[in-house]
Amino acid sequence: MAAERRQGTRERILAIAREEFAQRGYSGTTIADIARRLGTTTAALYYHFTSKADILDSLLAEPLAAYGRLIEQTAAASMPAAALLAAYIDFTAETRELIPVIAADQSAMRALLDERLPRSPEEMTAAIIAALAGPQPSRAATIRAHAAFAVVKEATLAALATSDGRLAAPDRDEILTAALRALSE
Amino acid sequence: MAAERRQGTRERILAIAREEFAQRGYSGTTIADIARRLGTTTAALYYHFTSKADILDSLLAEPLAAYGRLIEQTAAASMPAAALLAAYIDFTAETRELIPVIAADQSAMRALLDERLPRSPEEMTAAIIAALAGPQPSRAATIRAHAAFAVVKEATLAALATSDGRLAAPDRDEILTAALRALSE
DNA sequence: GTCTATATTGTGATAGAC
DNA sequence: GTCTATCACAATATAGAC
Repeated sequence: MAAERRQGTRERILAIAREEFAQRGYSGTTIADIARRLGTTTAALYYHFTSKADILDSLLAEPLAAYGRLIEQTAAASMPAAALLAAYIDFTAETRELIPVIAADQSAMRALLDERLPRSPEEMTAAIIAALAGPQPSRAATIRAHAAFAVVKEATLAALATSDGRLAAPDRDEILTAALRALSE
Repeated sequence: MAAERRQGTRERILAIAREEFAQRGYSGTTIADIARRLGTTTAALYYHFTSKADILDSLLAEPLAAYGRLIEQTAAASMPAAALLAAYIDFTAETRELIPVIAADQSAMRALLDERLPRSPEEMTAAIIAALAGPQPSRAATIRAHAAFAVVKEATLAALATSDGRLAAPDRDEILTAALRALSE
């Protein structure tokens, strides 16, 4: 509480917004909700941010750019599947607090994703699947690629939900092993 | 088009709403959007449904009840993991058109889920994980259970996205095999 | 069953004082 | 930096004619 008050107001707004957006969704959260938890009025928010969308953008711009870089890197170098999956586990763990913001209100994110990602979310997922499935993949290999990607995304979040916020090394190994098993023929 | 016009107006509204909700999210879709695609006015919709929430409820009530029954069944009988995972693949395939409605605007679904599910979504997921992880599961076994569940959810949707709408038997086998591999020690 | 017109409310955003 | 006051608009919903 004391620590929270020592932060700049801007940072406190972002922290509150992150929690509210994750719980109620971006559309379901009002500026008034954030202002009330901050202990001020809606007008005060507009001194720190130009709009509600600006708050969302401030939260997600950097992580989305990082996600974009990760994809470019994946597409360029031909990474082994294990390295690629490990990279996604680590990325998910690092951005764990922001993933629920996107998941809670996917459709409201559309505009932001179009602006902040180098390619459409669908194309980016397709790039990952292609990298995991290998050249000239069979239909079965493509399905296994989807399976492995699903594992790194969801099992990582599940492991983090019952931990102190850091991903323990044994958990990371277990997730990676499970993903590689799902990918194997 | 001719076939669409032969349906009752109520059914046409539901079909349009399903598409719009899946694309723009429940919050992001207005009654006016639906009315425009229907070729009428918003007032006309209120002859067929009592509210916007009533449209959502009419779409999802039955599938959510079915999901609830599936969980009860899972918790009661001690199903083998393979049977349980297969049941979830089939359930996902059967309700494929409605899953995007929920996914697009998760937080807006909260009220409906509370009303239409026997337990909270979190508890229901926990029941599935418990059934997959077995009695007195290690942390690793719990992670593998999450991994297997992620596979049946996401790989099934991925397979359906590139098919005629039905889940082909070889695809179903491939998904089940990948899930069981992710679950295996 | 569908229309026009309108009531009502919620919410993002701004003006201007302090 | 924050306040009071208020605007503008969009969206759900209703009344009553046809």
